[in-house]
Amino acid sequence: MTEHRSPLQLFVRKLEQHVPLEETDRREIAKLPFKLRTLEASTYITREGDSPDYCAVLVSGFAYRQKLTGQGARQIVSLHIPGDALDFQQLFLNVSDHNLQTLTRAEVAFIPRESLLELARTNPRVAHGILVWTLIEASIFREWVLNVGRRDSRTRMAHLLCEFAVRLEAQRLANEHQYELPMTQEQLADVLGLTPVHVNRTLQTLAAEGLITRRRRRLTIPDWEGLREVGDFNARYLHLQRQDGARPELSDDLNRAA
Amino acid sequence: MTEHRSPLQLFVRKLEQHVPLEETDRREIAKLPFKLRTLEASTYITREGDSPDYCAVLVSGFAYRQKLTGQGARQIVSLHIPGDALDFQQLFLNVSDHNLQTLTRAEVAFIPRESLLELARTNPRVAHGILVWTLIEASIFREWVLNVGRRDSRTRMAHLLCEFAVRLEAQRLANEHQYELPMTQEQLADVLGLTPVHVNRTLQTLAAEGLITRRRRRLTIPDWEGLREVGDFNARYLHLQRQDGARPELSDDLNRAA
DNA sequence: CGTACGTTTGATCTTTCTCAATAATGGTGG
DNA sequence: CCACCATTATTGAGAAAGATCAAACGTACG
Repeated sequence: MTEHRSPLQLFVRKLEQHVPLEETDRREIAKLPFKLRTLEASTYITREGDSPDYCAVLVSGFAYRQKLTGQGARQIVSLHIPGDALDFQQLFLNVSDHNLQTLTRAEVAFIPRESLLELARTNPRVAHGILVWTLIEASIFREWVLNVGRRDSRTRMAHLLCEFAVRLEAQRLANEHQYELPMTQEQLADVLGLTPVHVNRTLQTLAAEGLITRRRRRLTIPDWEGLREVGDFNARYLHLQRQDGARPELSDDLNRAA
Repeated sequence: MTEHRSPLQLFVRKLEQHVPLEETDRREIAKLPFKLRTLEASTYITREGDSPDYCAVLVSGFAYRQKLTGQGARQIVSLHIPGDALDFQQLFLNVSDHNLQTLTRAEVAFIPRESLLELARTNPRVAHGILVWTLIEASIFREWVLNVGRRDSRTRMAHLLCEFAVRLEAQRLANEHQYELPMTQEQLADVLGLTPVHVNRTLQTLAAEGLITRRRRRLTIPDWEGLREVGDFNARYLHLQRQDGARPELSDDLNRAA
């Protein structure tokens, strides 16, 4: 069980959640060279315009991707939890189109670009995993466009809190709908396209409605069904069921129900 | 030059814009079986929850992806022009997370899922092309999150008009910053997360500033530089330069400048 | 030539932003 | 352990962007 102590363990687990891997695949991934670094909160990992030569995998802590408008407004376009690959993008595109930054102090495994590319070239299941992962990320972006474009602040916030809970729980990093929200209200505002002031008021509203409880950054969701409803949240877009090579044509209605 | 008459010609051209293909690749793609259908405007190609067995490629006309909130508000999450593959998503994910709909009357080539999967399995350059395509789409989604989350209506609209112009011109479907905008103001509103009324007023503002000219749906951009500026538009996120296997380390600054 | 759909306009309302001040909180050096 | 500082959270009041509602106007098309 050596690889269970590997910093890439969570990464493998997440990959496996999406596509079936074999023991040899796990071993090959575990054998990838990498450098483990501990980064302080708010450290840039990649900047827009960079062409880094590594693929970063988040081992512990949190990170986000962020873009700035010409006027300096910031939008956080994705949030990342331990086990997430942060840089598949840079494996195949020449120039980064966004900034990648740690949210909290974080451990990041930097895998040399060429090593991972080589593995993807020789191991079709790993390549498949990367593609599926990318497709799921794209699906999350679509939901965020919807969230920011068409939901009011209360719904938008509730939706985000639900998404974060489900993603953490899928990675077994939280349970009982309770977790540490690793960001300031200003960062929350940049995720949701709101102002910090309004985020504060929106959180108070949700708390007053009994949908969430806050103590410092600790968030509890005493009424999951209620928050889910208010947040118009349906986890389908997270594609949490494993994407097997052969799709379960026979259980289509099962999928539909989920 | 038989394949130049193939309905998939634009598709191949776009794929080639992103990754290098060889003559054999082009031939293999041209040999893919498909059914060509002409669909009326507003026809659903795929619905959320579906698991279709084909991959749709847009041959002519326009299409979009759309999601609905529980309250019935609609958000268009992407726009598609001739040559775009609409369904790489469904090749690898079990269940669709959004609706795919024609915008105008359109010709769509339906390629059987298994045929394309098989080609991707046996031809690494095609597989690579699919991955790069998916990554670029993800980049566009990120820009849309920024656009909807952090730009005001005027900027947002100008940005969209610029993006559409550049994408059409990259596919040689328009030039001289002039094109037919294939959608109603209500649909534009659903793209931008605004109301139709406000879209109308925003278009009038841009026209009054001399940044665009409208005659019916025909859009002309007499002051490209001005519109680009107002729209805070930088085409980097479209990743239009070809993504060659080996990245041009030596011309990094060229890329930076672009 | 009438009907349906899309566009335009005006008036009013609401959500969210802005600005500004105050209050917690956490970390740091003494 | 305490005082101080920087950051973050909270509150209030007023402003603004964009939404809503409702009507009128165009245009295409059968």
